[in-house]
Amino acid sequence: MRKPEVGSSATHQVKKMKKGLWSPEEDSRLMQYMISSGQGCWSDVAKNAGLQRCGKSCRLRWINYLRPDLKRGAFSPQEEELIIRFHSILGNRWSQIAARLPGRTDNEIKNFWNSTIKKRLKKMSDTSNLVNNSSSSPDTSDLSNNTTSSLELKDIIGSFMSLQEQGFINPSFTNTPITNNNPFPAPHMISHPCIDDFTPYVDGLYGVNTGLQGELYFPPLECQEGDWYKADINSHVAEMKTNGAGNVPAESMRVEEYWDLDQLMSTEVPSFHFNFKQST
DNA sequence: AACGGAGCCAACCGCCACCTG
DNA sequence: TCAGGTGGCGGTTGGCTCCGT
Repeated sequence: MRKPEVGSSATHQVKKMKKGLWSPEEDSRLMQYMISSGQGCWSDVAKNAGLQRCGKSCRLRWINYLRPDLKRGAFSPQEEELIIRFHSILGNRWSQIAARLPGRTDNEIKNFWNSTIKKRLKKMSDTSNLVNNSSSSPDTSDLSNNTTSSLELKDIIGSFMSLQEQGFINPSFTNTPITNNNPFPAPHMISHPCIDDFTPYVDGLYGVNTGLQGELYFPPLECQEGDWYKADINSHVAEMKTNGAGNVPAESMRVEEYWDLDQLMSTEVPSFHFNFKQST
């Protein structure tokens, strides 16, 4: 525990910390301090740089805005595709996604996802509703800017509904139950509490295996980048069925087959080409 | 020109894990 | 062992900007 500062008191601690947007002067102070002194305890950084900010605020400002290695500007199509792929595997683990996108921050990626990509997924959902109301093929041209022609919505819908029937979709991930009128959660929303262990379907396609047959899994988070991973779904699914989804710790996984995350990410797959297996 | 809605994004909030005295 | 400080993270919010009417 850090010792309380000499002369500190309740009244001192209540001393008003500034909130809100950072002024150019504050940025300059923080930047200069970080360059000259480097990162230490953030509350000390705030104090020593003469900022009326809490340490947390300084840390956030530095990480998200002032850091010299930050990449500015819009996301490239390549970055965009990577984000989508990583998110399908990692879910909302923004910091882990950011760690794989040099120069990008978790906040940036989170904002990008919540504004741009979520909007697309909603469009996809709307499109799928159209599919259910007519037999004509949907226009999926907006799903991705390069490869979207092979989306098989009916298969996806069927698979999602099948998943739901089996209890493998956590209602907390979908605002409403999956029905013919609302059949289409985003792929990552299938992520019931076992999302860590669900993996994209990588043998040339991209999606989620809803057959739950045991061959597909995502490596545990504690694995290091470049490691080989392995896991087996069978025992896990059996446990899920016994205990109910949500009660199975990830540690219950049995290891059987390895995946390489980097290889997985670099796999040449057509974006948004889903090929779901039907449950048996 | 004024207004309102939508979208974007910087920053805050609350929680949690870890550390240290 | 415990209490309190700190850092890290994901979710959320509020304000600014843009755009259509």
